[in-house]
Amino acid sequence: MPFTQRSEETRNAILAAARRRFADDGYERATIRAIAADAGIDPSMVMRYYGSKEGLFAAAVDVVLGLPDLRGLPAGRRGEVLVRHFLTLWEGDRASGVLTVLLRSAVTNEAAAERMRTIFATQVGAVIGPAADDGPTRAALIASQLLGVALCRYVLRLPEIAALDADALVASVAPTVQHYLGDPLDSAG
Amino acid sequence: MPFTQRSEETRNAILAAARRRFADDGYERATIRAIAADAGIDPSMVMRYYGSKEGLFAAAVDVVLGLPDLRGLPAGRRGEVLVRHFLTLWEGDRASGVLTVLLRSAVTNEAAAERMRTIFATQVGAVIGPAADDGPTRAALIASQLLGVALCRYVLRLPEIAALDADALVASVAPTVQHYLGDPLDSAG
DNA sequence: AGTGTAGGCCAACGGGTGTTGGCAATAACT
DNA sequence: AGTTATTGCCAACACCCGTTGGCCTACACT
Repeated sequence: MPFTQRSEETRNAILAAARRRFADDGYERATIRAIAADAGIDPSMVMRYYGSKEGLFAAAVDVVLGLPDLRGLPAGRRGEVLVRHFLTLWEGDRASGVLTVLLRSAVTNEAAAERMRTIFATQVGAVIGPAADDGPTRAALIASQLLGVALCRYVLRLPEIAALDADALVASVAPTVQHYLGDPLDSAG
Repeated sequence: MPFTQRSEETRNAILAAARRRFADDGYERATIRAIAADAGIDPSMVMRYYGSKEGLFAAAVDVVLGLPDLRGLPAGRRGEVLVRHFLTLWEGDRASGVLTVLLRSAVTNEAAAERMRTIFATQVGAVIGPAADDGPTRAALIASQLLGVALCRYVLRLPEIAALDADALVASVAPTVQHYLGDPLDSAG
């Protein structure tokens, strides 16, 4: 029952194929049969190692964002650092596809949505700073802008957003995040 | 073949049920059988009136945003007006569900994504103003923020965003849109 | 070298899907 | 009133899904 090292290669192949399929097709259209075919093994192997399609999904999106600690930075540059880190994360995600999996699936699958909520509640909320009582609201506003960028750039592929190079996108979006980080929330920034 | 008024009630019931199902479950999990059951008719009627599941979907999301003309407004208030209109649109959408349908499906369905792209290219792009050559980029940045809000508030239901009342949300997001509308794109607004 | 256990495949089950053709009833038109 | 065409339902087709159990194979351990 506790799987040995002998099958590790197979299990990793399943995970990699699952991430690609989930990312490309979303939870519902990604089939275990197709994932197994990509991994070059039998569909029943997926069941043996991950129990069910949901179990496979949970294993495929087991991830941490690894957000930077903003407290050491000059206040004026935190927005830029946060946006750049977020974009770098997504650019690097093209190989594994974990983040795309999460966002795509969270839209149709309630379990994935719950996972995304807790990720942002814990990780983003913690980085923003536990100080002010409107911290959670600020974190959520930042999430709305960053997720909106990810949605338009990596999922919907809106040409104008997808075509921008990372530097220009950081320069455009950083002031917004900077505003959500510190300015009074109803000011005309 | 050209359907008469006699079946109009049925066709409308199908459309209403389809919008709810597509909005709640997304394109893939929404089944014609369930939609037909909600509408109180036989699944084959859906095929007769809309040809296929894709045809039904196309009919269900046939919509225009009806965005306001910003040119007559004082420059400083355009962001607020745009955000408020967008939010009002989504709040009113709870009944029909067209916008939720579109966003939810665009994430997993390529045809829906294309439809969303053209909607924003034509309608939002036109409102922003055909003047500057970076107009499309500005429109796309606005789309990223507004779609991000819709995603977090109406689809993912991030508590901090979903709990805000409309006025507070407008006050928080309007400066961002205002910035994308007019300020130099790399300024720390 | 013999034995147990994990790896892997095959075949199948039960259920749900979009879609189709035919048949009864009912409304509309001449 | 008689004919026609539209409405609606029923039953079925063909396909694909997630999942299961049984059967060889080959490694690992004593």
